[in-house]
Amino acid sequence: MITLNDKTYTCPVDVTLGFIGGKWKLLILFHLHYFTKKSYAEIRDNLPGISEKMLSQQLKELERDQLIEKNVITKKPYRVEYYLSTEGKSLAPLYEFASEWGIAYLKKHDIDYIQDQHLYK
Amino acid sequence: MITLNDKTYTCPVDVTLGFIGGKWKLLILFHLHYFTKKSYAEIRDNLPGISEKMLSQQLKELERDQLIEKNVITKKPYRVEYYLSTEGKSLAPLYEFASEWGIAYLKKHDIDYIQDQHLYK
DNA sequence: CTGCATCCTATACGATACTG
DNA sequence: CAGTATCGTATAGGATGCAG
Repeated sequence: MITLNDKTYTCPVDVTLGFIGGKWKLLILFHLHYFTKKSYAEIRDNLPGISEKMLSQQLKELERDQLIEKNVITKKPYRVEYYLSTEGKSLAPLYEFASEWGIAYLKKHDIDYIQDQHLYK
Repeated sequence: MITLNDKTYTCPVDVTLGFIGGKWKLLILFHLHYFTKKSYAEIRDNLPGISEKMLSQQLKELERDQLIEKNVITKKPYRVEYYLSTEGKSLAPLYEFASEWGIAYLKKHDIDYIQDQHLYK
Protein backbone atom coordinates (compact mmCIF):
# COMPACT_ATOMS: atom_id res chain seq x y z
CA MET A 1 0.00 0.00 0.00
CA ILE A 2 1.11 3.52 -0.82
CA THR A 3 -0.02 6.39 1.35
CA LEU A 4 -0.25 9.86 -0.15
CA ASN A 5 -2.24 12.85 1.07
CA ASP A 6 -4.23 10.74 3.52
CA LYS A 7 -5.30 8.36 0.78
CA THR A 8 -4.06 4.87 0.06
CA TYR A 9 -3.20 3.50 -3.34
CA THR A 10 -2.63 -0.06 -4.42
CA CYS A 11 -0.07 0.56 -7.15
CA PRO A 12 1.51 3.36 -9.20
CA VAL A 13 -1.29 3.22 -11.76
CA ASP A 14 -3.66 3.92 -8.90
CA VAL A 15 -1.57 6.95 -7.94
CA THR A 16 -1.83 8.36 -11.45
CA LEU A 17 -5.54 7.66 -11.42
CA GLY A 18 -5.78 9.72 -8.25
CA PHE A 19 -4.79 12.77 -10.26
CA ILE A 20 -6.71 12.25 -13.48
CA GLY A 21 -9.58 10.02 -12.38
CA GLY A 22 -13.23 10.95 -12.64
CA LYS A 23 -15.45 11.96 -15.47
CA TRP A 24 -13.97 15.33 -16.37
CA LYS A 25 -10.32 15.80 -15.47
CA LEU A 26 -8.81 14.04 -18.46
CA LEU A 27 -11.14 15.93 -20.76
CA ILE A 28 -10.17 19.27 -19.24
CA LEU A 29 -6.49 18.40 -19.37
CA PHE A 30 -6.69 17.21 -22.95
CA HIS A 31 -8.52 20.36 -23.85
CA LEU A 32 -5.79 22.56 -22.41
CA HIS A 33 -3.17 20.35 -23.99
CA TYR A 34 -4.83 20.75 -27.36
CA PHE A 35 -5.62 24.45 -27.20
CA THR A 36 -2.82 25.59 -24.91
CA LYS A 37 -4.78 28.35 -23.17
CA LYS A 38 -8.44 28.72 -22.45
CA SER A 39 -10.68 30.84 -20.32
CA TYR A 40 -13.18 29.48 -17.86
CA ALA A 41 -16.08 30.11 -20.24
CA GLU A 42 -14.29 28.60 -23.20
CA ILE A 43 -13.60 25.38 -21.35
CA ARG A 44 -17.18 25.25 -20.15
CA ASP A 45 -18.63 25.83 -23.60
CA ASN A 46 -16.35 23.27 -25.21
CA LEU A 47 -17.16 20.52 -22.76
CA PRO A 48 -20.85 20.00 -23.41
CA GLY A 49 -22.63 18.70 -20.38
CA ILE A 50 -20.28 19.88 -17.69
CA SER A 51 -21.95 21.85 -14.92
CA GLU A 52 -20.48 25.00 -13.43
CA LYS A 53 -20.05 23.16 -10.17
CA MET A 54 -18.04 20.35 -11.67
CA LEU A 55 -15.93 22.66 -13.79
CA SER A 56 -14.86 24.95 -10.97
CA GLN A 57 -14.40 22.00 -8.62
CA GLN A 58 -12.22 20.08 -11.04
CA LEU A 59 -10.21 23.15 -12.02
CA LYS A 60 -9.55 23.80 -8.36
CA GLU A 61 -8.37 20.26 -7.74
CA LEU A 62 -6.16 20.30 -10.83
CA GLU A 63 -4.65 23.56 -9.60
CA ARG A 64 -4.16 22.12 -6.13
CA ASP A 65 -2.45 19.08 -7.65
CA GLN A 66 -0.34 21.45 -9.74
CA LEU A 67 -1.29 20.01 -13.09
CA ILE A 68 -2.66 23.32 -14.33
CA GLU A 69 -2.01 26.99 -13.62
CA LYS A 70 -4.03 30.16 -14.01
CA ASN A 71 -3.24 33.68 -15.13
CA VAL A 72 -5.45 36.58 -14.19
CA ILE A 73 -5.46 38.70 -17.33
CA THR A 74 -7.60 41.60 -16.19
CA LYS A 75 -9.18 42.36 -12.85
CA LYS A 76 -12.04 44.40 -14.26
CA PRO A 77 -13.71 42.73 -15.92
CA TYR A 78 -12.32 39.62 -14.27
CA ARG A 79 -10.71 37.49 -16.95
CA VAL A 80 -8.44 34.47 -16.60
CA GLU A 81 -6.72 31.86 -18.66
CA TYR A 82 -5.90 28.32 -17.68
CA TYR A 83 -2.99 26.32 -19.04
CA LEU A 84 -1.04 23.17 -18.30
CA SER A 85 1.84 23.36 -15.84
CA THR A 86 5.09 21.52 -16.47
CA GLU A 87 3.70 18.64 -14.44
CA GLY A 88 0.49 18.75 -16.44
CA LYS A 89 2.42 18.72 -19.68
CA SER A 90 4.32 15.65 -18.53
CA LEU A 91 1.06 13.75 -18.96
CA ALA A 92 0.83 14.75 -22.62
CA PRO A 93 1.59 11.24 -23.97
CA LEU A 94 -1.43 10.04 -22.06
CA TYR A 95 -3.78 12.66 -23.55
CA GLU A 96 -2.43 12.05 -27.01
CA PHE A 97 -2.75 8.33 -26.76
CA ALA A 98 -6.22 8.39 -25.29
CA SER A 99 -7.33 10.66 -28.11
CA GLU A 100 -5.67 8.62 -30.83
CA TRP A 101 -7.04 5.38 -29.46
CA GLY A 102 -10.54 6.85 -29.39
CA ILE A 103 -10.23 8.09 -32.96
CA ALA A 104 -8.93 4.70 -34.11
CA TYR A 105 -11.82 2.98 -32.37
CA LEU A 106 -14.38 5.21 -34.06
CA LYS A 107 -12.78 4.72 -37.44
CA LYS A 108 -12.62 0.97 -37.01
CA HIS A 109 -16.30 0.84 -36.18
CA ASP A 110 -17.32 3.29 -38.89
CA ILE A 111 -18.71 5.80 -36.46
CA ASP A 112 -19.11 9.38 -37.55
CA TYR A 113 -16.60 11.81 -36.26
CA ILE A 114 -14.88 14.91 -37.52
CA GLN A 115 -11.22 14.41 -38.26
CA ASP A 116 -8.88 16.98 -36.75
CA GLN A 117 -11.59 18.62 -34.79
CA HIS A 118 -11.64 17.56 -31.21
CA LEU A 119 -14.83 19.31 -30.30
CA TYR A 120 -18.29 17.85 -30.59
CA LYS A 121 -21.53 19.49 -29.72
CA MET B 1 -21.39 14.75 -30.21
CA ILE B 2 -20.57 11.12 -30.83
CA THR B 3 -23.19 8.48 -30.24
CA LEU B 4 -22.09 4.98 -29.40
CA ASN B 5 -24.07 2.22 -27.70
CA ASP B 6 -26.80 4.61 -26.63
CA LYS B 7 -24.33 6.90 -24.94
CA THR B 8 -23.02 10.24 -26.09
CA TYR B 9 -19.43 11.36 -25.99
CA THR B 10 -17.96 14.80 -26.40
CA CYS B 11 -14.64 13.84 -28.00
CA PRO B 12 -12.44 10.82 -28.76
CA VAL B 13 -10.82 11.03 -25.32
CA ASP B 14 -14.29 10.67 -23.87
CA VAL B 15 -14.83 7.55 -25.98
CA THR B 16 -11.67 5.97 -24.62
CA LEU B 17 -12.73 6.95 -21.13
CA GLY B 18 -15.97 5.11 -21.71
CA PHE B 19 -14.01 1.87 -21.89
CA ILE B 20 -11.48 2.36 -19.14
CA GLY B 21 -13.20 4.84 -16.84
CA GLY B 22 -14.06 4.20 -13.24
CA LYS B 23 -12.08 3.22 -10.22
CA TRP B 24 -11.08 -0.31 -11.18
CA LYS B 25 -10.90 -1.00 -14.89
CA LEU B 26 -7.49 0.46 -15.54
CA LEU B 27 -6.12 -1.38 -12.52
CA ILE B 28 -7.54 -4.69 -13.72
CA LEU B 29 -6.29 -4.11 -17.24
CA PHE B 30 -2.83 -3.11 -16.06
CA HIS B 31 -2.76 -6.17 -13.86
CA LEU B 32 -3.50 -8.48 -16.77
CA HIS B 33 -1.05 -6.56 -18.92
CA TYR B 34 1.65 -7.06 -16.31
CA PHE B 35 0.95 -10.66 -15.39
CA THR B 36 -0.49 -11.86 -18.71
CA LYS B 37 -2.93 -14.37 -17.21
CA LYS B 38 -4.73 -14.43 -13.92
CA SER B 39 -7.59 -16.26 -12.30
CA TYR B 40 -10.54 -14.54 -10.72
CA ALA B 41 -9.17 -15.11 -7.22
CA GLU B 42 -5.71 -13.91 -8.13
CA ILE B 43 -7.01 -10.63 -9.50
CA ARG B 44 -9.19 -10.17 -6.45
CA ASP B 45 -6.37 -10.86 -4.03
CA ASN B 46 -3.97 -8.58 -5.86
CA LEU B 47 -6.31 -5.61 -5.95
CA PRO B 48 -6.73 -4.85 -2.26
CA GLY B 49 -10.06 -3.25 -1.54
CA ILE B 50 -12.02 -4.43 -4.52
CA SER B 51 -15.31 -6.09 -3.66
CA GLU B 52 -16.55 -9.26 -5.29
CA LYS B 53 -19.38 -7.29 -6.79
CA MET B 54 -17.14 -4.72 -8.43
CA LEU B 55 -14.69 -7.31 -9.68
CA SER B 56 -17.26 -9.51 -11.39
CA GLN B 57 -19.12 -6.48 -12.69
CA GLN B 58 -16.03 -4.86 -14.17
CA LEU B 59 -14.75 -8.13 -15.62
CA LYS B 60 -18.09 -8.63 -17.30
CA GLU B 61 -18.06 -5.15 -18.80
CA LEU B 62 -14.47 -5.54 -19.99
CA GLU B 63 -15.45 -8.82 -21.62
CA ARG B 64 -18.52 -7.23 -23.20
CA ASP B 65 -16.33 -4.41 -24.55
CA GLN B 66 -13.90 -7.05 -25.80
CA LEU B 67 -10.87 -5.73 -23.98
CA ILE B 68 -10.35 -9.01 -22.13
CA GLU B 69 -11.11 -12.66 -22.76
CA LYS B 70 -11.57 -15.67 -20.55
CA ASN B 71 -10.54 -19.31 -20.80
CA VAL B 72 -12.31 -21.99 -18.84
CA ILE B 73 -9.47 -24.28 -17.80
CA THR B 74 -11.38 -26.97 -15.95
CA LYS B 75 -15.08 -27.46 -15.37
CA LYS B 76 -14.70 -29.37 -12.12
CA PRO B 77 -13.46 -27.68 -10.15
CA TYR B 78 -14.41 -24.61 -12.12
CA ARG B 79 -11.24 -22.72 -12.96
CA VAL B 80 -10.73 -19.84 -15.37
CA GLU B 81 -8.07 -17.47 -16.55
CA TYR B 82 -8.49 -13.92 -17.77
CA TYR B 83 -6.19 -12.23 -20.25
CA LEU B 84 -6.07 -9.20 -22.52
CA SER B 85 -7.59 -9.48 -25.98
CA THR B 86 -5.88 -7.93 -28.99
CA GLU B 87 -8.00 -4.85 -28.43
CA GLY B 88 -7.04 -4.82 -24.76
CA LYS B 89 -3.37 -5.12 -25.63
CA SER B 90 -3.70 -2.15 -27.96
CA LEU B 91 -4.09 -0.04 -24.84
CA ALA B 92 -0.74 -1.21 -23.47
CA PRO B 93 1.02 2.13 -23.98
CA LEU B 94 -1.58 3.67 -21.74
CA TYR B 95 -1.04 1.15 -18.91
CA GLU B 96 2.70 1.47 -19.21
CA PHE B 97 2.65 5.22 -19.19
CA ALA B 98 0.23 5.50 -16.30
CA SER B 99 2.41 3.15 -14.28
CA GLU B 100 5.67 4.91 -15.17
CA TRP B 101 4.20 8.31 -14.44
CA GLY B 102 2.99 7.12 -11.05
CA ILE B 103 6.39 5.67 -10.21
CA ALA B 104 8.12 8.87 -11.31
CA TYR B 105 5.75 10.90 -9.17
CA LEU B 106 6.44 8.77 -6.10
CA LYS B 107 10.17 8.95 -6.68
CA LYS B 108 10.10 12.70 -7.15
CA HIS B 109 8.24 13.15 -3.90
CA ASP B 110 10.32 10.64 -1.97
CA ILE B 111 7.40 8.40 -1.22
CA ASP B 112 8.04 4.81 -0.29
CA TYR B 113 7.35 2.25 -2.93
CA ILE B 114 8.82 -1.02 -4.01
CA GLN B 115 10.62 -0.82 -7.32
CA ASP B 116 9.69 -3.46 -9.86
CA GLN B 117 6.89 -4.81 -7.79
CA HIS B 118 3.55 -3.54 -8.88
CA LEU B 119 1.62 -4.98 -6.00
CA TYR B 120 1.01 -3.28 -2.70
CA LYS B 121 -0.94 -4.58 0.23
C1' DC C 1 -16.84 37.03 -16.76
C1' DT C 2 -15.49 33.97 -13.06
C1' DG C 3 -16.86 31.11 -9.74
C1' DC C 4 -19.04 29.57 -5.29
C1' DA C 5 -23.27 27.83 -2.41
C1' DT C 6 -27.24 25.12 -2.04
C1' DC C 7 -29.90 21.49 -2.73
C1' DC C 8 -30.97 17.37 -5.01
C1' DT C 9 -30.37 12.93 -7.70
C1' DA C 10 -28.09 9.19 -9.82
C1' DT C 11 -24.94 5.86 -9.63
C1' DA C 12 -20.73 4.00 -8.39
C1' DC C 13 -19.19 1.43 -4.95
C1' DG C 14 -18.98 -1.79 -0.81
C1' DA C 15 -20.30 -5.74 2.74
C1' DT C 16 -22.25 -9.80 3.00
C1' DA C 17 -24.61 -13.88 2.06
C1' DC C 18 -25.48 -17.21 -1.11
C1' DT C 19 -25.39 -20.58 -5.51
C1' DG C 20 -23.45 -23.85 -9.19
C1' DC D 1 -13.30 -21.78 -7.33
C1' DA D 2 -16.12 -18.53 -9.79
C1' DG D 3 -19.33 -15.87 -9.56
C1' DT D 4 -24.42 -13.46 -8.47
C1' DA D 5 -28.09 -11.08 -5.58
C1' DT D 6 -29.40 -7.94 -2.27
C1' DC D 7 -29.16 -4.22 0.23
C1' DG D 8 -27.08 -0.11 2.03
C1' DT D 9 -23.87 3.95 1.74
C1' DA D 10 -20.89 7.35 -0.03
C1' DT D 11 -19.75 10.27 -3.33
C1' DA D 12 -19.85 11.96 -7.85
C1' DG D 13 -22.38 14.69 -10.45
C1' DG D 14 -26.27 18.17 -11.95
C1' DA D 15 -29.64 22.41 -11.83
C1' DT D 16 -30.00 26.70 -10.34
C1' DG D 17 -29.26 31.04 -8.20
C1' DC D 18 -26.24 34.47 -6.61
C1' DA D 19 -21.90 37.27 -5.74
C1' DG D 20 -17.42 39.77 -6.71
